[in-house]
Amino acid sequence: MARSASALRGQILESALRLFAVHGFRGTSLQDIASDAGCSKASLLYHFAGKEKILTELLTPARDALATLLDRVAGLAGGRLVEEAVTGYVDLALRYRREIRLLFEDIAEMSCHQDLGVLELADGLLDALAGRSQQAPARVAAWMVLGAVFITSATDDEVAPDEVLRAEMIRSALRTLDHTPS
Amino acid sequence: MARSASALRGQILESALRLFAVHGFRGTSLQDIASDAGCSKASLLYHFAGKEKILTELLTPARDALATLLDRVAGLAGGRLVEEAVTGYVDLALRYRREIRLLFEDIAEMSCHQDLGVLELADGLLDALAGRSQQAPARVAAWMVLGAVFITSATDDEVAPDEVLRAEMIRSALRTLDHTPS
DNA sequence: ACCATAACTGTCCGATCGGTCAGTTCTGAC
DNA sequence: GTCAGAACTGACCGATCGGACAGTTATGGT
Repeated sequence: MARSASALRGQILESALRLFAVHGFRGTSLQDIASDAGCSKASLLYHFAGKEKILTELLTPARDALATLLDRVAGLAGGRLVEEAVTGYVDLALRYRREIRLLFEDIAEMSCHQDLGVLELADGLLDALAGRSQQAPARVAAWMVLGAVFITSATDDEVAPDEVLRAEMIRSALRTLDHTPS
Repeated sequence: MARSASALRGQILESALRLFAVHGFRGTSLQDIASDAGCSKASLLYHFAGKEKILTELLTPARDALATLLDRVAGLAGGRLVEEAVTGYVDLALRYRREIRLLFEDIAEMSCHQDLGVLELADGLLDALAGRSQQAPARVAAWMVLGAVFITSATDDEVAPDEVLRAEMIRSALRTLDHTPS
């Protein structure tokens, strides 16, 4: 049944990306990918030296795109630097959305499989951060604050002392939400 | 050696939280926790119905704190709502830093174990977003943009059409960075 | 037609892990 | 001291998973 090499390889990568994005990397077995791609598990390991290599190949384009972006802004400074970095990063993140999603699915599955709905709570927080607005700009900004605080909190403490970190996070978040102090 | 029930239970939770935060939930086995807590794996499962239950118990305080926060801001509106939601969320995130970190460690380990250094690239992006500044406010804001775009990109597409999402993400990010258009 | 090689597969293996269970040790009430 | 029950443990089990390997099938060049 031997298809041309590139065909099955591509199919495997496609299946892997989709399954990883749904069940996470650890939540997807080689057999899952093989079944989805319509080949045997052994065939997977003929094309890829191991499960990790599949992930590597999947993430490499995004990695390279990021490297390219950094090269492009290397010579810039000031306002231009920030603008280019931001737009470049946003475009890159949207382009490689599925790749990013696969990185998160593991933790999403973990948070949700809990007995207690964290999802509704997150929705509630989102509503509050958006000031109960249903408009897209407010919703997007609320999502961004949600993620920003979440990730920044997970950061190593070396970025700033706790008190500074707290104050700056609040100020940054309020700016993100376009909030004018009352 | 039977210590009092609460003592070992607490020790187990403490060990689990620390190990989860370092190696992730899936990256930590019951035996790892048991060894760290100084008891047998069977003893773990005497105190907790399963591995998931340990995680649940670890995350429950943070979940409850979030629920309390949402209750507190339920009656608010406008500027007060946003301010209270933001400060409350930031305080909560910092208080439960280790719990948040454990959710991330799985993906951190996944991204870094790659053959190719994503870490240096992230550092480079961070520098660019901070406008090459080493000041704490700029660094914190850069971290927040990094996380904000990352998470928002992983969001379901239902929040906004792609073009709107892109435009709002860029505008929000620039606000976060306190960037005045040139 | 032939054959070297790439493509592919069924089967087996070792390791790991979460969880069970029967049995042992400790503790506190009487 | 005794005894009931909580606390704890060693040994074992079934399932899963990533990977190895020998063998089979398809392909393309001559």
